[in-house]
Amino acid sequence: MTPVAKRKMERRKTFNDYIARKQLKSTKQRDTIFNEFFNNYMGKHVTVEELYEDIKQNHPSIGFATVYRTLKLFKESGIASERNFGDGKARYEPIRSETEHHHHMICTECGQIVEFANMQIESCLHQVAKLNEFGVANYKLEIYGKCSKCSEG
Amino acid sequence: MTPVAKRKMERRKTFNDYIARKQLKSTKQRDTIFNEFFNNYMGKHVTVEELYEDIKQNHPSIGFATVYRTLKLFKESGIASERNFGDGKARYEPIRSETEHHHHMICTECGQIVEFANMQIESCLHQVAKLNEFGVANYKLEIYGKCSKCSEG
DNA sequence: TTTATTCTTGATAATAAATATCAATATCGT
DNA sequence: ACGATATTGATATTTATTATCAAGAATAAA
Repeated sequence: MTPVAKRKMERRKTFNDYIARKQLKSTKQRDTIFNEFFNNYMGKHVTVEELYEDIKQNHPSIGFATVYRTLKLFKESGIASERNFGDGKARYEPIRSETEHHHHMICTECGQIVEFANMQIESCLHQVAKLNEFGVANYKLEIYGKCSKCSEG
Repeated sequence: MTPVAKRKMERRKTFNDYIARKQLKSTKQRDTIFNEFFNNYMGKHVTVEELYEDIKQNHPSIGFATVYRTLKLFKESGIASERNFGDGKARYEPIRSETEHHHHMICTECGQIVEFANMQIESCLHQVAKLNEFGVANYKLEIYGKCSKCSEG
């Protein structure tokens, strides 16, 4: 099994557990959205609109609201993270692992998004939180600026 | 002159310069909003609604849209920063100095916001950007979790 | 399997934040 | 003071997201 497939399976289990714990139901629509999301958007940052348009191609009966609700569910269950890069639209990203955190550099010219991770920042951050007796649930670091291409001109 | 007053004067100059450079006009409304904002909201994170309601007390003729537009102008001119803590409303904060950056810990229980700054994070961050040939214009770090009070229960 | 309960879905309406419109007014250079 | 241009306030519009609700689907119980 490829690492990607394994990752997907792990998320699936987490999601199923969440469904069971909260006494929700597993449905065909949720399956469809799960597959589309984890097959095609790993490492991407998709808006609800985009995912909906994409899914509509092969599953025209799935409704807009369902995609909204399901992505929210993904977030709540911890298998996706919600991002907001300042254009007013929420973006969703499949998470890679329960522990890995990464951050984003957003080019304000072309919209390109570069991901990065940095251990030192992580540890500083937890240190600061500890100092303030603050229980960290989540965090996000975003750098806005110009990417190398857009800086040239 | 107090440090706070000095700070306000510096921002005023930056704003005036911006106004001049962009061939905009200085108006009574902008003066009013500037004063209200820098007198009462240093270190705070005010929504447009809140600021509007506040200003309406003494200046009932100032319109809602003007407050919106003016805060946007403050942001563009670099004397205020816009924040978004996930409740769907933009928040504005007077900046303290052109160079100082600080970050936020947001308690998801009570909404309390704790500010912090960390040199080490700053330098890591710039290092990462440099490595990616990314020209940093701005950045934000937000930690979500439970503050000490809300963790007790 | 049938029934009962509860959750989910899809279509659409509603909400809420932010922006656009526009006639009247204020500002500023000449 | 005049003329060009920007701003204002009221309101309408846009846009993302959430709520509503009847019909349908999934699970548990009988």
